[in-house]
Amino acid sequence: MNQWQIAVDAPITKPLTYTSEDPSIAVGSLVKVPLGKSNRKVFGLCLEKTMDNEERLKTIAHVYQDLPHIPSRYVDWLSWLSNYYKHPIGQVAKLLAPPLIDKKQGRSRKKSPIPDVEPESIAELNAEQMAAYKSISASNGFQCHLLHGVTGSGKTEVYIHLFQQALNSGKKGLFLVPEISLTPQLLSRFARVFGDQLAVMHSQLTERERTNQWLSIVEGDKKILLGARSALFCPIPDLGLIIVDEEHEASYKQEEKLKYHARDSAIMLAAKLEIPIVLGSATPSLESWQNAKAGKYQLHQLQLRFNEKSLPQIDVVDLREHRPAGLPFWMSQELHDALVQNLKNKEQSALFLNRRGMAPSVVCNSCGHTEECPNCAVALTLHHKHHLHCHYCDYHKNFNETCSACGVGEVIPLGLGTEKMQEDIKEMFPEARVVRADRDEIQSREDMEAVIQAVESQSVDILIGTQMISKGLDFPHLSLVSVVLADIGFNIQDFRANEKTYQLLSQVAGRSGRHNTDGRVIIQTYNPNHPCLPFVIEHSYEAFADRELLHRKELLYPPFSRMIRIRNQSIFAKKAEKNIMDIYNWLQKAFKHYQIENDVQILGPTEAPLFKLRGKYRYHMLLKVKNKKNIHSILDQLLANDALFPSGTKVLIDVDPIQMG
DNA sequence: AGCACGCCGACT
DNA sequence: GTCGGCGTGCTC
Repeated sequence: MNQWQIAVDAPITKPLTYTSEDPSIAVGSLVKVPLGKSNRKVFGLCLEKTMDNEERLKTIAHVYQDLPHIPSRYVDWLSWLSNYYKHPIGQVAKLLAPPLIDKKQGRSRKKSPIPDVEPESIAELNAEQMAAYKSISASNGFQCHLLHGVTGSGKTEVYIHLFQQALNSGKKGLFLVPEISLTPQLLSRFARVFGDQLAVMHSQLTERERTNQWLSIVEGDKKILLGARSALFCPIPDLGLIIVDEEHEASYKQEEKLKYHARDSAIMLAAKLEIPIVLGSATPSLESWQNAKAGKYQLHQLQLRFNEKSLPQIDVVDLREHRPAGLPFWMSQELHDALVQNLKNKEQSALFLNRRGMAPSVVCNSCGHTEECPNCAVALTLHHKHHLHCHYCDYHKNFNETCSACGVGEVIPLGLGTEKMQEDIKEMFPEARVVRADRDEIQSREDMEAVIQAVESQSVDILIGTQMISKGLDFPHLSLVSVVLADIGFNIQDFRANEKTYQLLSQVAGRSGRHNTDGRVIIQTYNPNHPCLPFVIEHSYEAFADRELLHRKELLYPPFSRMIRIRNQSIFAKKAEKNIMDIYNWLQKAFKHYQIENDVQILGPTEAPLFKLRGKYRYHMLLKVKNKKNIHSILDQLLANDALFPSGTKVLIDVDPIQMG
């Protein structure tokens, strides 16, 4: 009797055993199997054939004959993902299948998500790019490359040449980008170069479109897949090259379900496939930088801006010394003058503020009461003059100017958001054409496209925006960029705070003066002595990274240790608190038992930074792992211990966490 | 995640 | 007596 280990789509850690005499079944087959007392049919993936003669096994109900087998190296990789990130194997397996696996393959040729553009030949590389290209393309087998190139140095050109080389040798390519930088600009660039060999995968596609793209790269004639992190799960046959652009981006980490890091998982996949992988960034993650310094990754540098423009001039303005004379509190004389100048010269300016809305909080001027969300322990944000909104759940209510707590005081909006900034700007420069790009204004890819189009066609003078405008965008006439309140970024308080601040500031700065005009950047802050600023001003990533790595080493933070975050939540704070203590005590015993007390340090447990979110109370602890030995097996034992997972509380394990909230 | 089992309250 | 509430537990 043939037995198969099947990863089934259910929250089960281990595979289940089924039997089948179907000769077409092999490792990597996509199947349906009966599960539970009702024998409902669920998705499954064949992991391996086993020989033990178990009795009373159920039989595989269906084999998807029309779909190809998942390559066995992808099956190995999936087992690694499940074990490393502690996620049920069948639910990882499902990610490798096309989303509409049960729908008839009506490959509708309606409208392709790939734009129809004029073909374009590949641009020539400059000497620096050519050197990087040559040394990367010389590697064979698994090798991880770090391409460190300043903003505007033309990393994309190098990528394109590398993909072209992969195509020439009959291989396919995978290009991962952060969701936010999968802009229409990038997409049409790749469409022009690779024509009908290009497939695309991102979250804005419908399931039908994603299925079509999946089929076209997995069993069709497409050769290059451009996509956000989920594209990593397309089992591409003959994959010969993976490139991860903006590898430092936090959005490569999925924060729910399978909490994988797409960059790290891509490296593991490349290792299993024995192919090269390229990580690209102007501000590499310290993990990758350290690996390059240690010789684990090959480092390639692009230090010139492609069109030989110099990097923009960066000025820091101390807002504490700024006493507005008819200017809003957030606008310094320097910024004002620079904006006036730019308007006069008909050049474009961008104002960056990482906060949307009219005011981040509202406070009573009599009793000091702050309007808070009833579901989350956060202040409500004011939008549109009279709307209070929670940025963490969908709670909202009307803004009442009389305090609801004391009944007499007047409720005052406090602080600055993009909406208020736009209002102030309109008042100061009524003739200026202003556009705002934040999540309130930009709901879809089309909206973003419209903004880009407006800026490109120079029908905008001042662009105001959040994160959204901080990366990827390339506007020739943008010559002034301001980080209006850099302090908002300074307030992050996990060990990556400096890294994130440096990255954000230099990304934003990189938007300025990319083409014809000299760029200028004005960083406004109440903390001009912030340790990151000198490095940002000097554009000296390496000096910043080396200093920061020294700190990380002293305190044994990643990349000199691994972190594992254990978080739980319950509608009852007491329940969650007891549960996290139980887990803590259990872990301490386990570490003693395995004699690794000195290899793992437990930080906490404490209330999570967002103690109450969507009506649930949250606690967490951080394991700082100096030596990985035994840690995964201890986590497996923890997960198997039912007493630590009482009803009414939910426990989550996050391996290599990025977000600590 | 489903889905059944099971053990208490309000109905014919 | 039995219909159905949703807490608990298992899935080859």
